[in-house]
Amino acid sequence: MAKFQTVDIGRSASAASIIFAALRRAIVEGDLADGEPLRQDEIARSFNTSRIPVREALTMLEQQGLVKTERYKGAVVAGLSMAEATEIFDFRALVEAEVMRRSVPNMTTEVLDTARACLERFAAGSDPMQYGDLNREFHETLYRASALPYHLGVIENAMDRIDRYLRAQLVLSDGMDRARREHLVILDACAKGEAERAASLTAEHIRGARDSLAEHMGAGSR
Amino acid sequence: MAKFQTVDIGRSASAASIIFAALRRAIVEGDLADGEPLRQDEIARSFNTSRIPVREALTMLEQQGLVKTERYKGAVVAGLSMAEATEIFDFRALVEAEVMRRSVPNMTTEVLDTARACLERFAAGSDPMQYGDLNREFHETLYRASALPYHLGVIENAMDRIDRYLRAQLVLSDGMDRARREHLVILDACAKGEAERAASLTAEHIRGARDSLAEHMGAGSR
DNA sequence: ATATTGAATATTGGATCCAATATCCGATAC
DNA sequence: GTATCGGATATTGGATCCAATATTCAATAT
Repeated sequence: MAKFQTVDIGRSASAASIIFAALRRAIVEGDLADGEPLRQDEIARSFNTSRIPVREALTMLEQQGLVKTERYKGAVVAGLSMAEATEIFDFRALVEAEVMRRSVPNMTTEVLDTARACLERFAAGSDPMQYGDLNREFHETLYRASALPYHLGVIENAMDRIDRYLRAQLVLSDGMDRARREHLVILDACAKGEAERAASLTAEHIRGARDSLAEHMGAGSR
Repeated sequence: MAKFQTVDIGRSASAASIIFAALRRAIVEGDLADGEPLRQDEIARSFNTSRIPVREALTMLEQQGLVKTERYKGAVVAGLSMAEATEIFDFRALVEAEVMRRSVPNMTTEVLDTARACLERFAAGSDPMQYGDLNREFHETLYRASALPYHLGVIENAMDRIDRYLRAQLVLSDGMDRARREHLVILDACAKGEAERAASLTAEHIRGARDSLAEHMGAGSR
C-alpha cells in the first residue's frame, strides 16, 4: 500500500499511557516501596500534566493489582503477603509449564539462538538490577513461540506482581547462579525438543524461586 | 469494637465503579454486541453524570480486555476470534482443573450443599438466560474452597471474556442438558473427595464447551 | 498529661471547559 | 459519475474548577 514506513499513531502514547508505563515500571522494579502513597498532584507536576491522565494511569494500575485505592484517600503501592506471593508463584508454575510444553514444538533455531544470547548477556553482565529484565526476556522469548497471546498476557501480569520480590531475593543469595544453571538446562531441553521435560523443569524452576523467597523473606509484608 | 453493624464506606461505590459494573454486566451477558461503540456522552447522560467517571469505567473495561480503545476514536466492545476464544477455554481448563484439585480437600458439607442447591435451581429454572449466572455460581462455590484468591480472580476474568459466547451456544444446542449431567458427575467426585477425578472432569467439561462452541460458531467473528 | 473537638489544610472525585482529532457531507475537478 | 478536497459537526483527551472527604493540629475539657 504505502511506500514508506508507517506507524499506527492511533495507538500511540497518550499522556495517561506514558504515566502508566512509568509508574508500572517503578513499582515492578521496586523503586516505589510497598504501601507508598501515590499523590495525584505530585505525579501530575512531575509529568507536567493535569491530574486527569494521572487518575487514568492510577485506575489502570489498580486493575492490574499494582496499587490499592480507597475512596478519597488515594492510591498506595500494593504489597503482597507471603501467602499471596506464594500463590502467584504456584500460578506461574502451572501456566508457564503448560505454555512451555506448547512452545517447544514451535521453536525455531532463531528462537533458541535469541534465548541463548539472552543467557550470555546474562552471564556477562554483572549488574544484578539488570537480571530481572534479562530473566523476563529469556522466558518470554521461549514462551512467545507458543503463539498463545492470552496466556502470555496473564503470565506478564503475574510477573509484574512478584518481580520486585524476586529481584530483591536474587541479590541476597545464590539465586543468580542457580537461575543461570536452571536456565541452561531448560534451554537444553527446548533445543532437544523435549517438551515434557522443558515443562517440568520450568515448573521446578519457578517453585524453587518460590521456596527461596519464602526462606529469605520469612513471614513477609503487610 | 463497635456494637453495631458497620459498612466500609471507604470502599463504597464511586460513580465510576457503578458505571463500570453496569457496562461490564451488559458486555459479559451479551446485551452489547461485539464491535458496538460506547459513546462517552451517551453513557454519561444515561447515568446523569459527567463524562469523567464514564472515562474511568472505560479504562477499567479496557484493562480487562472487554473493550478496545483507539485514541480519539473511542471504545468498542471487544469481540473474540475463534482462535482467541479457544485459547481462553484451554486456559480455563488448565487453571480450573488445578483449582478444583486443590479445592476438593477443603470442601465442607456446607459447600457441597450450596453447590447442590445451585444445580437444583438450575434444573428447575427454565430461563436459559439465567443459566450463565447459575453456572458461574456453581463453579465459583466449589472453587472458593481452594482459598486461592488470585486464581479465582484470573478465572473470573477469563470467564468474563467468553461468557457471552457460552450463553449463546448453550441455548442453541443440547448444551444445557450436557452441562447438567457433567455438573452432577463433578459434584459427585467432589463429595467423594476424589480430587484428581474432579480435576480431570472439570478440564473435560471445559474442553467440551470449547469444542461445542467451535462447532456451532464455525470460523467466528473478527 | 491525655483525650476530644473543631477549624484549617490537603487530597480526591466529579463537573465544566477547551483543544485536538475523527467523521460526515457537500462542492469541485476530471 | 467518481474521486478528491475542505469545511461543519461530533467525539475524545486533557485542563481547570468546584464539592466532598480526609488529615492535621491547635484549643479545650477532664
